[in-house]
Amino acid sequence: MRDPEATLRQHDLPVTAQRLAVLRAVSKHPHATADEITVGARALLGTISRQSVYNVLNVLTDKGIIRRIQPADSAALYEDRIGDNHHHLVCRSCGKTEDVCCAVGEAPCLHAHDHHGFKIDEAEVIYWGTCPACQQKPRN
Amino acid sequence: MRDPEATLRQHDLPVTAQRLAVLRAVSKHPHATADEITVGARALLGTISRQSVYNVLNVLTDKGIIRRIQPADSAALYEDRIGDNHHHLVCRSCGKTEDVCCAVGEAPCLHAHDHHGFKIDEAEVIYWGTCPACQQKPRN
DNA sequence: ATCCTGATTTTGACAAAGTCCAAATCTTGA
DNA sequence: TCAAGATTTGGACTTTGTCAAAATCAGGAT
Repeated sequence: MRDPEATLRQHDLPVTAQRLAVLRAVSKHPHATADEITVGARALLGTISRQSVYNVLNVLTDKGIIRRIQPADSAALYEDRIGDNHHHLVCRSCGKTEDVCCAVGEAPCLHAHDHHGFKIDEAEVIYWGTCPACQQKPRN
Repeated sequence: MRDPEATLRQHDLPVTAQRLAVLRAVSKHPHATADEITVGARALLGTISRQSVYNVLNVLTDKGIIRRIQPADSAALYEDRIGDNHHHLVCRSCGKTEDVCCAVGEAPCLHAHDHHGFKIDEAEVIYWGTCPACQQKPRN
């Protein structure tokens, strides 16, 4: 994120210390949970309430400034990187999450036909698998 | 589901009234939450504990008899229809969920390259949008 | 048909993630 | 600098799901 303060102003959001801290924490820790972001924001700000972190994350997500992804069996994760149509690779065993570029550029399967009368605005793809570290661990 | 009892036996699972009821409830209500399935199972069985519904859903999911999908902002949904590589279309506004066949048959983007050393076993696609009914409602 | 053993079910407590609400505080524009 | 409206805070609460121990049941052996 280039300039968090400018970003907030561009979206008509009052600039507060809490918003700046959360925004910087998200930038710094991609794929972090709300709890992890709280820790990151406190490191920058000293103190911030749990509720404020949620408030800010919700506002930023609504405005499209950050993106929320929500893999099964995990709390929501937030990331900075938006608008480039990338997807995610999640380890079933430990939850480790990586970015993946869409395998086929324009991504034909991401433009679903207008099924069932829905107006589609996004296609979310999650690849499930096992990360290198977990492949070596004994199976439970 | 053709024959719930046979299905259980095929997977070496003891046949219990609870399992049959949950399996039938899932069949009858595609994309239902655990709570909705509990209601459905009770309609068939009279009484079943909340925990048993979770136990059964977990066992059936582990065995691959049913599939769990977990859209953001919603409890997990369960469905009967497996093994045909279909995906889901979810309304952001009301949560209504529909099946969609994969837009491009073999689905090139579903076979991600072996990124980051992960061993990929499934690609999950969720199309987000607005359902016909919600398109007509006034925006909040 | 009955019994034994291990699996399943039940109950109730508990945990994680997030929301709701009202009071206090802060930002912004005038 | 001030007022008005937005944001932040703290605490209670909700939802979704898991854990653990005791009670019960299913299925194979007798």
